Amino acid sequence: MAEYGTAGLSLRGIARELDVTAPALYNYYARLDDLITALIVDAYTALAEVLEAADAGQPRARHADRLMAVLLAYREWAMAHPVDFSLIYGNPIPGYRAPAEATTPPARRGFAVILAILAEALASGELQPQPEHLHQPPDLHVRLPSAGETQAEPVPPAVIYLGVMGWTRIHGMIMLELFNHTDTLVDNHAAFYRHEVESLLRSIGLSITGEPTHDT
Amino acid sequence: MAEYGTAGLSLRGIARELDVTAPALYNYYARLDDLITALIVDAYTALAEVLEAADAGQPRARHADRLMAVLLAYREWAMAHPVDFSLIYGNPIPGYRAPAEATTPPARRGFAVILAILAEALASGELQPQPEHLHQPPDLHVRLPSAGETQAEPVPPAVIYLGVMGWTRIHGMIMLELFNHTDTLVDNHAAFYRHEVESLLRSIGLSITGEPTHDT
DNA sequence: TGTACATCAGTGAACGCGCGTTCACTGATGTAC
DNA sequence: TGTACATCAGTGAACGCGCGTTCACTGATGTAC
Repeated sequence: MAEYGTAGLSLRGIARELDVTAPALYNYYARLDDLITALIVDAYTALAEVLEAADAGQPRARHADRLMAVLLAYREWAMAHPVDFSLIYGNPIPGYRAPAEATTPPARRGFAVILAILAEALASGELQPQPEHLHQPPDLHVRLPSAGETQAEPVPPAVIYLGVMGWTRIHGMIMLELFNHTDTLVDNHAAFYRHEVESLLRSIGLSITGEPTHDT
Repeated sequence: MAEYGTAGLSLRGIARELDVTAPALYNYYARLDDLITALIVDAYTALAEVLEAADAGQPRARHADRLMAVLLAYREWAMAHPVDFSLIYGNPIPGYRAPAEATTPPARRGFAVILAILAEALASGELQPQPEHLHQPPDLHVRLPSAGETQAEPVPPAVIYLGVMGWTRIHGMIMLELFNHTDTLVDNHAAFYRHEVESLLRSIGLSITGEPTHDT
């Protein structure tokens, strides 16, 4: 259930990819919207699992290496699965409205990997954000919604802020690369991305110690 | 020729918005692709003009204020024209392939505004990038293509690198806000954006002196 | 001032296509006795 | 082991719809004499 055209997303197109006729899909999903929701949930989940695996591949105490591995895996997943990534983070689909109760948990799961590492790094004292990162302007209010789910211990505001900051930074590079807006400006996107992520980690007091694990 | 649905882009839909029948459009564009190209060129041009106007509204010598005004205008244009912004920077349109010779010049025009300010700031000595920004890794090769057009004086590599870096940073925030991925994480997107841009400018040695011009 | 004609933006009907969705059906598989 | 029946994933035909595109046409406007 992986490869179909581009964002030319259609029930019949998906059925074609599965070597099945279109009505057969109605045995599994009552409406097209349900199918799309399932694809979105699958994509979020696949991405989150890749991030968790990247994190798990690094020693627990090396917070910078863990973050580096996770952020590199994020980009690589996006480049390897452009359709799924577009489905999640690209244009909204014209007639479709995502049911928040279905898509929010798997979406949050990937972000939680980043937050967990930041929280551990902060607790260990390795993470040393600049003063400007710690006292946010009073009207900023970056926060996690009180979704009360498995939010065992509360996440410190500085961690949430740094998580959102880091996420927005890498997201811009990935979106521009994915949709070919920087290919006349940047020769080696992987190197540029790694350079920027290193700069990001350094700016919050973390420094890489491990070997590069990915480079293409 | 502004508002039509979302990305449900269609010749008939556009004709409907213009209060005209679909075949009438064929008096102006031979194919749907030509219409799309025209819309893309218009969008790039409108964005570039907004950026140029924002720049022109600040004193020439205040490079930080000029950059701030331009980057705020960038976000505001995106939020005010989500369809046009998606058309330019969102998912590629399924059957459509943009002719580079038509879309590249207006696309580059907006980016040139940022580059020009950075170049002047560097020449004046106000811009003081960190050492890490000046000597890029040898495999990075951020550069402008030798498009020989009106590229009067060559742009220093540090300026190009800082331009791409800044662009990717603001782009991530805008895309995530525009497609509603951060609205449970960030309360005041305008304030968050401004805060991040200030942080970006500060990190390259520029500091704002002017009054805030936009705040919503 | 008045008639004849060219220009041309826009209309309305029609086409073939792929779409989402329905419906009666087929045919393989599993269970009951 | 053998027959009868229920289950159910998948099929094929059909529908109504909006799409891009074509084509002959209308009708207002402008120019020539």
